Amino acid sequence: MAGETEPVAPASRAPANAAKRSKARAATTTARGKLELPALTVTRPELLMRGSDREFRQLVHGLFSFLSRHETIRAGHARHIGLAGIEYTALISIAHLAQEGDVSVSAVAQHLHVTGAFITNVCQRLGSRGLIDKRTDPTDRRRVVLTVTAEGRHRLETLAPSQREINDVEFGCLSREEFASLRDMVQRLIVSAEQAAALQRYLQRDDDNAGKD
Amino acid sequence: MAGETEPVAPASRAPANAAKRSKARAATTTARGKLELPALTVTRPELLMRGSDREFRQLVHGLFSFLSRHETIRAGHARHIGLAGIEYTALISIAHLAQEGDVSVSAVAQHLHVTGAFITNVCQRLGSRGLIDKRTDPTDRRRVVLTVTAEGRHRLETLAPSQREINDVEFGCLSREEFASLRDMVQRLIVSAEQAAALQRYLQRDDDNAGKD
DNA sequence: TAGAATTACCTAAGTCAGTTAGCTTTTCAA
DNA sequence: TTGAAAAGCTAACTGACTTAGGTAATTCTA
Repeated sequence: MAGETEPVAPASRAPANAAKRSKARAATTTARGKLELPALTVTRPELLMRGSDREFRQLVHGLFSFLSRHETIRAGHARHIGLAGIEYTALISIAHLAQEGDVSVSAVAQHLHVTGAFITNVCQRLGSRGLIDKRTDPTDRRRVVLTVTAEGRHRLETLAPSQREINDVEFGCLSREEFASLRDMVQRLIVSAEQAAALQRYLQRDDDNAGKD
Repeated sequence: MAGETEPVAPASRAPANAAKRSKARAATTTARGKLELPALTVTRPELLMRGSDREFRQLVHGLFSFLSRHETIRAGHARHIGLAGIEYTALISIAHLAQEGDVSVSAVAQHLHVTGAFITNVCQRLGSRGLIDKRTDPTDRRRVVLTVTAEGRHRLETLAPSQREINDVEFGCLSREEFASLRDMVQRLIVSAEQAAALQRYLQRDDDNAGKD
């Protein structure tokens, strides 16, 4: 993260204080002499500050930065018990889903938002290492019931102490109230992201049709 | 997302209300007759509710869910202007970084937390499509200065209207106050995740040394 | 001021996470 | 009872990266 402290663009998005910028600015001035600022990426007034979407973009980018760091940590947890990132994620997902009933390949796939084919593959790797067992569900012989073996549980237990220590640091900056508020926001964001994706599919269908004319 | 409504495990993590669970439970009972609940993944009291880390795991998983949906949307934006996800991200990053001075390959790499080699590759694709220009920095001839071409800007402008509409929906559930609070939390989480990653490296170095004995 | 170290970028090869397409078996519903 | 749908598997593929190693330019240091 570059320590971004330069002044924010004015609401008019005019070239006003361009001369005040600390570094030499690349030639992004058009023939009309107007500074070419990228278009706004959002319009809701709640998400704009002084007419700029800078803070909004910072948030979106920040979410990515955090998640990329989190991914790194997760890969470290996985490596600690000799697994690839997704193998560890699948294993712990099976362990947790098992608390709510029999776990099928498709249940894990839905939980992690990936295709069943991919989970089939990951489960084969986990199975061949003896970390999970697969048996046909007697009540529906299409299904498979996934269970974590003693060895699988042992690996997760081996990991738990350092995982706790690291999680405590990673989320150590949150107060109880912030934790509650963040959970709430994230749950709502999932819903609105789903709606946004639906809108996108709708808009792109229009594009496709236009292309056919 | 399975609508998870089952009761939370008691603080003691004892088998207390196992019989009340709605579905048949897989055999995760040990020889000692004790229910094998997965170990806690966090210990800070701020992050535990009634002794359970359920809400914490829900938060972490929710962050992933949201980001995976966001990624899908981003890929849709990219496709809309004929680019792969990362190409679009790199292009818009260059456009935004250009507001603060000359943009180099390594600056983009740092910004996106990927290797320079990878950005070199992406920039070649963007360059061959005429969306960015690359020229040697006259003040440091090792460096390359990346600029978005008129065609590149045009593509981003083409995208902007639907992007705004979709972003407005995706983040439509946030009030101004929540937006501010979320930004603040995310910025702090990035710092604490960095610390957690450092702790992990430290702990794993111990592991490695132990392995050598 | 001549190496030595460092920085910026590039190339090539490979890994990992995931998808799509198409198949078999089983179940369910008309 | 038959046809559609669901569950899982296989194989081939793609996209997003990394690692390793190279060259050229710059900066540091004795």
